[in-house]
Amino acid sequence: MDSEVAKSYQSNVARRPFSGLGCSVCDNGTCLIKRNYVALSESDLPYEKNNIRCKKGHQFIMEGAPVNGLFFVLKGKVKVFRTGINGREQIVRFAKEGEIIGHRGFGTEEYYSIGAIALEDTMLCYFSKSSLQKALYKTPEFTYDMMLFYANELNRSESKVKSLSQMTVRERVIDTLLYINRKFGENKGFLNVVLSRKEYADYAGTTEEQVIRIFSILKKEHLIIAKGKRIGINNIEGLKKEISEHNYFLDS
Amino acid sequence: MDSEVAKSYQSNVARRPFSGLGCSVCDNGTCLIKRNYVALSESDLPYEKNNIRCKKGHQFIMEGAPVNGLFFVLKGKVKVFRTGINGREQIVRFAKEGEIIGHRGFGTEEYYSIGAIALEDTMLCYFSKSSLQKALYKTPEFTYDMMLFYANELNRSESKVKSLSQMTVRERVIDTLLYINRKFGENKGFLNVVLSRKEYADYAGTTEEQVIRIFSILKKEHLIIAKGKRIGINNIEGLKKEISEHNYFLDS
DNA sequence: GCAAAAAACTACAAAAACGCAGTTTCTATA
DNA sequence: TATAGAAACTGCGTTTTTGTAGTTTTTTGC
Repeated sequence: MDSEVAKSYQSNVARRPFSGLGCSVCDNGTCLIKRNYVALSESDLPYEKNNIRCKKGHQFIMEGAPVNGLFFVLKGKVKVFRTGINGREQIVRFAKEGEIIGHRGFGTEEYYSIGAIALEDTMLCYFSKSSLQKALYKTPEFTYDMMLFYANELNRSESKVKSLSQMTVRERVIDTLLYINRKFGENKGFLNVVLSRKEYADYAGTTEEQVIRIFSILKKEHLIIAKGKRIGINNIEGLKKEISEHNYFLDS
Repeated sequence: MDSEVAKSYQSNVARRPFSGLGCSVCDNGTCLIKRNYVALSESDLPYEKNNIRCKKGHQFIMEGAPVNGLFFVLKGKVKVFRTGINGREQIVRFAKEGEIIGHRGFGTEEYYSIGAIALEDTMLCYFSKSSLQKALYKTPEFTYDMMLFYANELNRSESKVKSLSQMTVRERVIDTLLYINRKFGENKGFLNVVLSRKEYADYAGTTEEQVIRIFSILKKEHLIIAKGKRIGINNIEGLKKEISEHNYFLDS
């Protein structure tokens, strides 16, 4: 790197308070990678990209498949999971538009350690590993942002380790409801995503019956409401209060 | 970056099968950061470094303290933890010589989310955040390695999420024993580190009594031996077999 | 709007994990 | 090596979590 570039890089890095990594849809329908909500120019990022349409319920990343790239979510919602014993799913995270999927396979892993399924009709943008790597060495700031992004994901994940091992099932279910609320927001009093009780359980690390039981109790306590699969949060402060001592898992 | 450098960077990145990040002690007693077990030259890494001696039991990173750098372990053993409700500790990982500590605070976090305590007399090398950042923009390959390092840590952590939510306590204790064995190795039939039952519990996400009970059972089953605080693994295949279905948490 | 399928729910029994309190063993240090 | 303090251990009752099996409600596709 010549000193000119180095200097501008240095000042950029020093100034930057937050590493937003995301994407959005261009006018022409293709994907634009953004750092800190500022798009990388095409010349900075000579990527070969590929838009992919996914029907609800379609699994577009298989656990154990060779890693050959990563995805940005242009539109829709996705769950990311690992399969454990007896085929039991552990949902690692949910993703919505603007977010990255498959970066877990972008380290030294040769095979995806996670699977990903579309929760509704979803539009993805796919980047091959090689084109991403080109972008990374062409734009060191991008590598730096990726590094920070991973660092934050690591913090998130380790918070979750603590939650799982120290919270009761009721607290984990509440934690999950608040996470879903932060992630997907509300619409007319209901969470902006429809999940099965089993999916709540798979994220909270418990069983479907347990989630059903706890939802029943939370309904009686007027903390939430439920109309079939649609869940609404009635008293968010009440929920937050219960897990405040755990300085709970923050991820939006 | 000029094209000369870009080219060499590209080929380096493409060739590299594994991103080893670590350190070792120089002849003059100072620390040398290594990527892939090859030392970065002093000119690549104009760091201001500081060797620190830590007595057994001393906490050298406090949760909530402002992040101003990171540590490499030159000699000794360390536990990294988060404190939860009622002061209950969750041990996030253990570290031995050559490993990084405090990188969790190197993302966008302003304050350490973890604490670190020396398990025995330990020698650390401290790098200020600013000197590390200089190295990062001076050597993009170093940033890339840091990125890969974080990516692998993330995989590790998410494996642990699955383990905690799907394994029984007995399986988690066995998993912990195998992890300690991989991490610190054996000496004359005993694990090469002395941990209290509570520390095993804090890593496994359970209680001290539970670890004691399970150790007792494992002793009766001749899977382990225990002489006071020193634990030896008697039948590693037997232990591995029990958790093989979980494709357990790998980290050495 | 109807019927079949899927998901949600409930009660009860069983299993797993936990916490307490008292005892024994080990370890560090004078 | 004697001794005080810490850690390890044990048994037992309690709580939490899970699993089963049958019922009701909701969703989905025609």
